[in-house]
Amino acid sequence: MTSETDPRFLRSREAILNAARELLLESGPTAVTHVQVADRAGVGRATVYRHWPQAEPLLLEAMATVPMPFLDRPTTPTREWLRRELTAIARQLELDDVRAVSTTLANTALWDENMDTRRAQFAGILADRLAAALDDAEARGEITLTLTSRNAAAMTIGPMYYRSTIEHAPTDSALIEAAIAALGTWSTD
Amino acid sequence: MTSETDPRFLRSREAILNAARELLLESGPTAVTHVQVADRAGVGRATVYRHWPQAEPLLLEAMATVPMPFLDRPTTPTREWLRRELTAIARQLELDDVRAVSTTLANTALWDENMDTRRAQFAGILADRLAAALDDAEARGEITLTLTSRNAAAMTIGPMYYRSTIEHAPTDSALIEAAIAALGTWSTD
DNA sequence: ACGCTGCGAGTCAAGTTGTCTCATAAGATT
DNA sequence: AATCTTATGAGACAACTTGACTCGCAGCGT
Repeated sequence: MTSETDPRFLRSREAILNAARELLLESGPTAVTHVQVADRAGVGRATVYRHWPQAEPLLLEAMATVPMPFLDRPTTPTREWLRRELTAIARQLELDDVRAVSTTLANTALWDENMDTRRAQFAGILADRLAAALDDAEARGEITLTLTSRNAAAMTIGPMYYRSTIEHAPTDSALIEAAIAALGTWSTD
Repeated sequence: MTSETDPRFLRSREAILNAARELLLESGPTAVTHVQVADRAGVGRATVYRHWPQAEPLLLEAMATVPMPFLDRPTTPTREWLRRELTAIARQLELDDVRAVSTTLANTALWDENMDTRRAQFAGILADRLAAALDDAEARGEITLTLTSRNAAAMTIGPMYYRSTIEHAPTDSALIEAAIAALGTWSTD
């Protein structure tokens, strides 16, 4: 029986990850220490060290357990799809855990290489998917882009992200509509 | 002689603040501890405790020593002013220390009340100034706003902030132009 | 029932934290 | 120049934290 299938091992692992995530959400990344995680998880301190000798990879994995907003596979009309997806992201950004994970990512990525890799991955997925969807939409004649499609993620998600993390207020639909309109000229106005 | 005018007191204070700021920029907010600050400042550990018994208010003051991007008093034509100001902010957001301070602010504000107050202040100033400038511009007939002026900060600074902190790339002028255009219909197109 | 292995509890040295004391010297006051 | 004031550095100190290790136990697959 290898470690990875031992139910005791998996049970501890889950308890530790849950405790780490809860601590992150309640008290921030600095609260994710071996002692606090062990207490919260109802697990021996040595067990936490056995699973994650370093606290930082644990934080990274705990953050990965929080469902982050992504863009679903595009459907047509693209404008409706975009409106739906951006609204979903706006709603997600109002959740404490999503805010906690994204600001922790943006912050710690400045000094931690692994966090930076995760940040780049996250940013890349959003930018890629949106760019691809918009390029397709343009090819289909749904929109004439004013911006290069690589600017689309910043233009649409940026305002909502700023609203959520800096202004700490919900995004209204007018902001979403303005962002969508800013991408280019939609054919079916 | 009161403490606040004693040159020895002021010298220590400055050395401590500088050391704290350097540590924040080089290694993140968790590096701002009494010991590390004392070492870096060339000051006794007890002195740091005397000036700031808690590490967090020290971090807060150290962050305040970093010049953050703000909007200058508006001039006409408003569109030119806005272009100039947003370009300046975009350039500021490429500086490591501005990124460090803003992401640290956004992150720690979620769990620290003093940080949250500072965040709200910062967000408020930007939103207020921009809203006032745009309301004036609309009154003068320079623009017909599509968005409420309270959405303007998120719409313009948001994309640059996202570009800088999540995508970790410089803002190009096309993004700034698109954001400006998204605010409404400018009369002198 | 047996053997394996992850676990909790506990021990330990090394390091950290926050507090306090004291001699010193920088700076104000005359 | 002499004197008083007070911030400082060095260091002592107890309480606590960190990371590594040991060992008996019990959950689990065979």
